[in-house]
Amino acid sequence: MFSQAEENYLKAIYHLESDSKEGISTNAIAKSLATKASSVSDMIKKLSDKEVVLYKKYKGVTLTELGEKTATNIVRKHRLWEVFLVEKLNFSWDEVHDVAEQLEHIKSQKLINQLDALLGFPTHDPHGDPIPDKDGFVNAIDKSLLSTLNVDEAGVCVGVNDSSSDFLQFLDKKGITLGKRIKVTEKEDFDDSLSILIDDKKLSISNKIANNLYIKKS
Amino acid sequence: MFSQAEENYLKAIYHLESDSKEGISTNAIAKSLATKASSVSDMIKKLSDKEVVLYKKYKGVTLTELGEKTATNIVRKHRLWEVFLVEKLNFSWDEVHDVAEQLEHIKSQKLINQLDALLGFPTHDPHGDPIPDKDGFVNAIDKSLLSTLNVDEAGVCVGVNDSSSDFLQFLDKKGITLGKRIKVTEKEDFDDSLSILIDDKKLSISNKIANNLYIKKS
DNA sequence: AATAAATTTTAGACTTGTCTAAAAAACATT
DNA sequence: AATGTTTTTTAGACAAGTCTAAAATTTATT
Repeated sequence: MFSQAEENYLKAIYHLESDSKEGISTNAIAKSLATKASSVSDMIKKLSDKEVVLYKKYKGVTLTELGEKTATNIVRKHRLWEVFLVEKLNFSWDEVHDVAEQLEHIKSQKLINQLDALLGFPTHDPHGDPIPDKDGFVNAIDKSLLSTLNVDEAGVCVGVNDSSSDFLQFLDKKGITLGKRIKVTEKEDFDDSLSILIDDKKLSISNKIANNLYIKKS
Repeated sequence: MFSQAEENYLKAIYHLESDSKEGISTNAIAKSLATKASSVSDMIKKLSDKEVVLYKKYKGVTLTELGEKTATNIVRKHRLWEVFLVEKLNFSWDEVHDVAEQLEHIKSQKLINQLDALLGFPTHDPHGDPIPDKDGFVNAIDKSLLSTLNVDEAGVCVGVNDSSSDFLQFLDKKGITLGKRIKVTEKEDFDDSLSILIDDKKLSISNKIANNLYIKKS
């Protein structure tokens, strides 16, 4: 059994691994958990003793199979709870993260299986992120950052790279939601901003936005 | 904001107060939380500093208005979650306690209000205990322990005094559920056991059972 | 009222998880 | 290869919450 702190470390390492595929540095974990490198060093030793991470001093850390299974299970719980909050409790997609962050630590296998069923076995959370199945299998869809599309390419908005409520509220304000079709009409070289077509309306999108919006090309 | 440990103490004191109406002793709290009296002493000092309990050394403890409001809110959350588990996730009434014990500490006012709405603003949890409203008001119904009924008196089963899964499973096995009509047909003097009529079937009920089953007389 | 018994509090220690400051190792640069 | 910079680890401290053992207080009993 893992404490909430341990679970948060495992989840952080899991997310960092999916970006980098290298050993994860102490500093990277510290930054992602808003804590200090010294705290991370301490915790990593404990996780290593519990055989959920592989660790050589100064050499970074990787999840073991057990660690990855544990981490995907936490991610599964987080994302199922997010779906629950949006679908059943009328939360908006920018309100769910902090509550799901708490709910993901509730320990009950039956609870999560029944919740899954209640929600109709969803495959993606409200931000478009895939929900791992019971065995930890993640069905990743083929998606590209909006910033990688060329002029005249188009696709459907399928996810976000930044789940902060600021970003999500910004998207709401612009009328950008998952499922919407987006076409790139112009690209500015000097600031990498885009002109896009959405709902037959023309929008100007900064590079920062385009770097945080996932599109399934069509 | 209160820690989980603090919340558990407040809840324990709240439940003990509803039984005794006297200042609650350190020992009683320790017993109900399965901890040691010395730990209780320490925690009570902290709760007293936070002005949720009144405390004079060696004189026991009582909740302040703020303390009681905080405690009823935790009880409200606990009982709403129990209803959710039974009504939406197909838990049985003997499975909900431990999970609700975790869920009651989730911090989100919106979550609990929306959950209340999803469940149709229930007034009682699966064990027949009343659910405090948003303002902490508890609508207690008029109920009596089965053991206090006289021969030929009857009523409807409306609650249990013991929510342990052992007891609840025993009731299931005997076909005793909330809403069932029970009539006392005999009382044995030497062991205080009862003969009752339920679903037109005759059952023998020990005093221990009769002391943990609430009836609304009719 | 004095003594015994039970309860409650204090003192000191331990665990978990965090921090700061300093030391050690790795990396980068000339 | 030597030096400086960054990263990582260690050492020591702290807060929350718990424990055991001992001291203080209250309650019960003679």
